Amino acid sequence: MTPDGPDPDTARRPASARDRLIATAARLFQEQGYVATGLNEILAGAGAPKGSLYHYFPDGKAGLAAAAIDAAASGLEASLKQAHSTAGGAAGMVEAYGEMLAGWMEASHFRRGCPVATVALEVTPGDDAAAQAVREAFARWRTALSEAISADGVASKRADALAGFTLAAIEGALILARADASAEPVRAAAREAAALIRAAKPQG
Amino acid sequence: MTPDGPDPDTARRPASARDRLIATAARLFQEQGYVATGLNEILAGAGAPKGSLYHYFPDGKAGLAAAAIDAAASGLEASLKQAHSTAGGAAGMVEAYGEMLAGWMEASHFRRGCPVATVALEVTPGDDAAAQAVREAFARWRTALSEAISADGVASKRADALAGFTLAAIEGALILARADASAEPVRAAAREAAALIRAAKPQG
Amino acid sequence: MTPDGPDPDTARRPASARDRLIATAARLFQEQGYVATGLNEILAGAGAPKGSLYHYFPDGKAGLAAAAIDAAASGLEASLKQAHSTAGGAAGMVEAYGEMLAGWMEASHFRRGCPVATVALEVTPGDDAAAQAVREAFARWRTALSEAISADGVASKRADALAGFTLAAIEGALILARADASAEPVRAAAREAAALIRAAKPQG
Amino acid sequence: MTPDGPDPDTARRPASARDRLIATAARLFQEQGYVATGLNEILAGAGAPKGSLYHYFPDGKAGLAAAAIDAAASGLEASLKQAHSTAGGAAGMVEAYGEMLAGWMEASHFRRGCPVATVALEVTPGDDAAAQAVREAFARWRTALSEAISADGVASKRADALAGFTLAAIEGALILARADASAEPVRAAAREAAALIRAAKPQG
DNA sequence: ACGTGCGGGACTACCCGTTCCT
DNA sequence: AGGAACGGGTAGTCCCGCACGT
Repeated sequence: MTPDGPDPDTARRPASARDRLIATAARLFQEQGYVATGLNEILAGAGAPKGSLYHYFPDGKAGLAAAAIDAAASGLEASLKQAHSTAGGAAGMVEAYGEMLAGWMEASHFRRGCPVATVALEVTPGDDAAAQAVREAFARWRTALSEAISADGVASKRADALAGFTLAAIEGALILARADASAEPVRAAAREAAALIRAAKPQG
Repeated sequence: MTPDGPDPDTARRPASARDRLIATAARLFQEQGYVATGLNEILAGAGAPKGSLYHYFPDGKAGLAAAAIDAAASGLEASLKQAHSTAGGAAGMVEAYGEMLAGWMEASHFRRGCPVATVALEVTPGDDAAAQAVREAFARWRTALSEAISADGVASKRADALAGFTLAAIEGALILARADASAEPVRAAAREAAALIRAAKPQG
Repeated sequence: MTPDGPDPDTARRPASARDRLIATAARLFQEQGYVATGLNEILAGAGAPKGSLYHYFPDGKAGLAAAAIDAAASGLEASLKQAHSTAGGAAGMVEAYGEMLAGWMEASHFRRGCPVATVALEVTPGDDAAAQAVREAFARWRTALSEAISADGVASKRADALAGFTLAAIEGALILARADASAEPVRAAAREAAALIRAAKPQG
Repeated sequence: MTPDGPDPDTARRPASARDRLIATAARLFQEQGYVATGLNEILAGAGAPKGSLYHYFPDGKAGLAAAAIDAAASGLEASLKQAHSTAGGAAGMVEAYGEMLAGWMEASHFRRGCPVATVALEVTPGDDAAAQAVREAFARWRTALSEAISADGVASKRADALAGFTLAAIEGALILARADASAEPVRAAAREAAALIRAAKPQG
């Protein structure tokens, strides 16, 4: 939802051209959306020549977007799992995660939201690699959330419903946060979702 | 979130050129996003010449988008209030509303989401009329939800928090629904939010 | 070449809408050229409604340009004749005139050149009212110069040649002055032309 | 002032796309002016694809104009120097040059004037690459004229003044020639300027 | 006579994502 | 991997009617 990794503009050289392209694309998609981000802009930001793009991503912009989304999904999934082990439970994980996202939004002055949501809204569903990557990203997050909630003892069906709801609430909150230039919706959404998860946990 | 009104392509003539432009823009923004929707496409869909657009919307695309968002916000706000009076309570209202949105998504084969969310993600916050319209649309919906929940006897502070959370969950669910080509996330989000509202209502 | 009259922006109201349109058009043509000056810009500068333009100038932009050129030609011709009577001879007149033009260019920070020259270069010769007005403006100036030189006792054929040469030199100097942001070419051209006229005058 | 080279429409293929763009732009600027000449028109005239323009001239129209002006300035400077060596003196050079320009104007039916003068009048001084190219073109011509006059034995200060005056007279004459559809002003201006140069030459 | 709202397209400079050839 | 070339697209603005109220 708000992955960063090392800023590709500051620490540019170490990573490969391919990785720099992915990181730059993800960042620009967050800030401006998928369609509004030009290939030239990505190329310039990554310091890569034009031919490289079609060498690494023969499917062009959609292929690069798919890779960027995959990378973002992996990063966020890892953050989620780390938050789980740190917090020791699904509810705490969601709270920690919301706090992290809220901090990221504030750090970017509410310019960087979820790189997946933008692509999701700007691409006609089902048509290309990017749309598929969007589906997979959401599915991975939902699964990760669901497993964490299940691990708390919640029945798997209920856990999955709560996971979907939590994901929706956070994604929606990121949009509201961007529009209002305030991280409050994200923190509030995480808090409410966490409360719901706690309430679903079998007592004792 | 998913407003329709009469399809501007089938019943074109009755409405004024201005209204046709707004309706067509809202529809195309829902389907393709803000940036991906070209002015020429809107013009063609509305059957209007280019001169009309800049006559009615001197600020160009941003002005048209602001008007489209305002119209969508008004439409949805009205639907919300109607659902409130029909359902007789905030929780029922949210459920009815979610059902309505879910139906709209299915009817459009999951192509039309919320016209406000796309603009929200594709426009740099604060830069133009469209961004402001986005803020206002979200604020109006949140207020309408909040007032309905308050009317159920929930303390206004808690009602406002629930309104924001409900709004976030529904917006997020619309994104997931679009990505997965399934209305289930929308129905589930409305159900969960309604349950939360019911739980917040003072007993007796 | 660099006519002004009262600035149409400062003393706007007294003149009629027609006169304000002419004055504004002349000024903008000087600064930006004929094609680059939009009708809307002229209308806005003159504070006139759109319908007025086609009421007063049924031929549209070309008709307005013709009127603006006529007005400028008249103004400059009058300045020339006044300079003649003040200076008491053709050479002195040219010098005084050059000094006036140089002062105007400096006052406008070298943005306002000859409103006729721009139209002359931007309009296909012979096609419309504006082109004709350009011819007439140059003819009037040449005649005025020629008569003044004749009055000094120079044979009319030689006077006419000197008039044409003087006109060319001043018009060219205005272009160089604009390009170099310096009034020196205008002063130099007037000086050289005046010397030539003095040399042509029969001694005694 | 009236450069030609091979007509880009008749002998199109040999030159590179970049050169064809420059030649076509210069020709169209001469005929219609800078602003009135559209990029599409240049592209069509040069037989170049649209993308090429911004490939060769990243600064767009202004960059192309600057290149066209540079090329025209070089061509004219070369013509001037050739006329100098042929005529054997500055005065003869100016006469030969004027005759050449007059012939060019007649050949083009008085449609093609100086490509530099149009840009000079239509561009706000100092704002972009084109304005700078205009300044340089005038400076190069003035220098070439000045050096030729100096070579005749005229003191350098006087030579420079005469060069500027000659340049102004010829530029102005090209405007008058275009407006009146007559090459006479050009021939007359060259004759008068040449006479002035001869008179400045030290006797013996 | 004079002004206005509304429309009507063509055109502008500019930039896009992509592909071909080296 | 690289960079030149490609052509269709962008938002925006142009100058100009036509029909309607003064």
